[in-house]
Amino acid sequence: MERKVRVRFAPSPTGALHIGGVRTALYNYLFARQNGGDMLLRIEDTDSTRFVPGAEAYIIEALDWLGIGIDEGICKEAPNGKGPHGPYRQSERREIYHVYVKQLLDSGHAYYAFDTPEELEQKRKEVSNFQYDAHTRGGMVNSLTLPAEEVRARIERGDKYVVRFKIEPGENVTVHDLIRGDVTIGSDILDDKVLYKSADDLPTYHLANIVDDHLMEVTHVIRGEEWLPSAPLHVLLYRAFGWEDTMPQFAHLPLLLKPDGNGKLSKRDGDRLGFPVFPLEFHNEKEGTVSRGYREDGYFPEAVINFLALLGWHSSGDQEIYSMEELIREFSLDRVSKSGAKFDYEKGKWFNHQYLIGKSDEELAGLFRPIVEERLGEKGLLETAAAQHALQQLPTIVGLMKERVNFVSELWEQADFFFAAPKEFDEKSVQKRWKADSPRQMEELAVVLESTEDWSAGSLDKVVMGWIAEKEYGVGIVMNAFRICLVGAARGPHIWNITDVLGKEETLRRLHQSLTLLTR
RNA sequence: GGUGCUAUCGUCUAGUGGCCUAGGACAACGGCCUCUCACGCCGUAAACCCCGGUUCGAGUCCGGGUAGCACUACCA
Repeated sequence: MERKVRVRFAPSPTGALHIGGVRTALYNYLFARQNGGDMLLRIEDTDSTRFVPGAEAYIIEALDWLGIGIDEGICKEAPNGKGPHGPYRQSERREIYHVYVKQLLDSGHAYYAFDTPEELEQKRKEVSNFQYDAHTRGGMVNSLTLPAEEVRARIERGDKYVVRFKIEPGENVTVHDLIRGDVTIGSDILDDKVLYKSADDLPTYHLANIVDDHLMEVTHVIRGEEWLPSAPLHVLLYRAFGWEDTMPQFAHLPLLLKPDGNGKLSKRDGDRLGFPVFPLEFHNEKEGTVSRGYREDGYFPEAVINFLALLGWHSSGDQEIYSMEELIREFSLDRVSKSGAKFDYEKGKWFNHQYLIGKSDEELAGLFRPIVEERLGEKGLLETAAAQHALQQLPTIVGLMKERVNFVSELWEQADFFFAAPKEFDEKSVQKRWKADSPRQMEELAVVLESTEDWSAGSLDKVVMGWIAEKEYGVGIVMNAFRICLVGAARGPHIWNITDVLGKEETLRRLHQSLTLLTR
C-alpha cells in the first residue's frame, strides 16, 4: 500500500537555526511538495538544559521568511501546532513516551540503569574506550545485575535512573539510505543508548524521534549526515517496537563545510570570515549576543533558497537560477551529492545580485527609500530641494544603478551623488581627469548648457558634442571634467542619464559650485 | 583508538564504460564596448587523490592504499 508522503523538520530549540538546518528544512519541503505530501515541524526540546528562549519563535519566523511552508505541527498560523498528531513539542509528549518506554522494558528490549553520570565518567577514565554494552553491562548497576526487589526499591525511593536500550551483539544491521545506498554495521560496536532519563522525565532524541516519527506517520526521514552513524540504532528501535513494516526511508544529507580549511560550518566561521550563518538576526538573551542574519544583511529569501538548494544538489543541466516552483519540480534525492559542500559565500552574493536585477525598479525603490532618507537625514540634507527632486525619481535612479550592486544597501554608495552636490572630490579622479584647461572649458560648457532649451539626453548630446567638435576639444577631457563636477568622482552611469535626473537647474548649479570648489 | 561516510578546476558541480581533447557556474586574470565606474560580451588559466585490476576501451566498474569528514554523551 502506498502511503502518503510525510516528512518532518525537527529542530532543537537550542539557539538560532543554523544555515545547514535551513537547507535540511528546504530539502524536506521540496521533497514533500514534489510528492504532494505533508511537511511537518516538530520541536525536539528533550534537552531541558540547552533550551534557549526565543529559539522556537525564531525557527518559525525564519521558515516563514524563506517561504518554506509547514502543513502540520508548529507553524506561524498555529504556534502551538496544528494537525491530528499533536502535541508537536516533545516536552509536551511525556505521557506518550512513558507508554513506549514501558513497552520496551516489558518486552526485554530495555532495562533500568542506576549508574550516575559521575560513575560513568570515572569508568571512562579507568577503561579506555569504555562502552556501555553487552560486554560491560554485567558489571554495571542496572536491572540486569540487581535483584528485582532492589530495582523496585530504588525507583520507589526516587533514585535517579535512566532506561537503556539493550542491544544484542553479533548482528549486522543494514540501513538503506536513499542517497548512499546500503550502510551496514555490526551491532557489537553500538552501545546501549540511553532512551529515557528520570532526572527530567524526558526521553532522549533516539527514543522520542522513533516514537514520534512512527506516531506521526512519517514516511521519509531526511536529515543531516551526522545522524548516519546512529541510523542502525534507529532501525533496531523500529524492530524492537515491531514497526519495521512502516519504518520510514532514510536520506542523510551531506554536511555544509567551512569555506576555508576543513570541518563542519559553525557559527564561529561566520564571525571569523564575516558572513552570516543564520537566516535571521538572532538575539541570544541567554548569552547576551547578537548574530547576523541573511535577511538583515540584505538578502532576498529567493536568493538564499536558490543558493542553498544548489549546495549539495544539482540538476543534470547547466541551470543555476531556480525559483521555488522550479526546485519543487526538479529536485530529487538521488541527485543530492554524497560529499560535503564548502560554503561559498561569494556565490551567495552573486545569487542575490541575480534576484536583485530581476526585480522591478519600483519595488527596489521602495526598499531603497528608507535607506536614502536615513542617510540624508544623518547629514541634515533630507529637506534640500536637490534631495527631494532626486527622491521623486528614485525608480529611475535605481534602474540606472541596480546592475552594479549585489544588495539594495549598496545602492547608496553608488548613487549617493544624485541626492546632494559633491562637496569633496575624489583625489585620484581629479588627478587623472581634471586638466589645466578644465576650468575654462567648464565655464564655456555652462554657457552652452544654459542656452540649451531642450534638456533631453538626445538634445544635450547633440549640442555638447557639436560644441566639443567645433572647439576641437577632447571628448574624454571635457566629459570627465563635467562628470567630476556633477558626481565628485570618475564614476557613475552615462552622463546624460545623470543630467536627466538632476535637471537643468541642479546640473548648472553643481557645475558652478564645483568649479568654484575645484579652482579655489 | 574504533565505526561509518566521502573523494572531478581554488569553490559549487556536470559526468552512470566509447559522445571527455573532461562541460557549466562563482571567484581570478586578459580583451572588447566606452566620457568614467560598473554591467554585458568575448577569451585565458584552472581538476578526474594514488596504486593495482576488469575491459578492445575507465573520471565512470572492482580491490587496496591515502586523505578529509562525521559519529563515538543521562546533546540533538
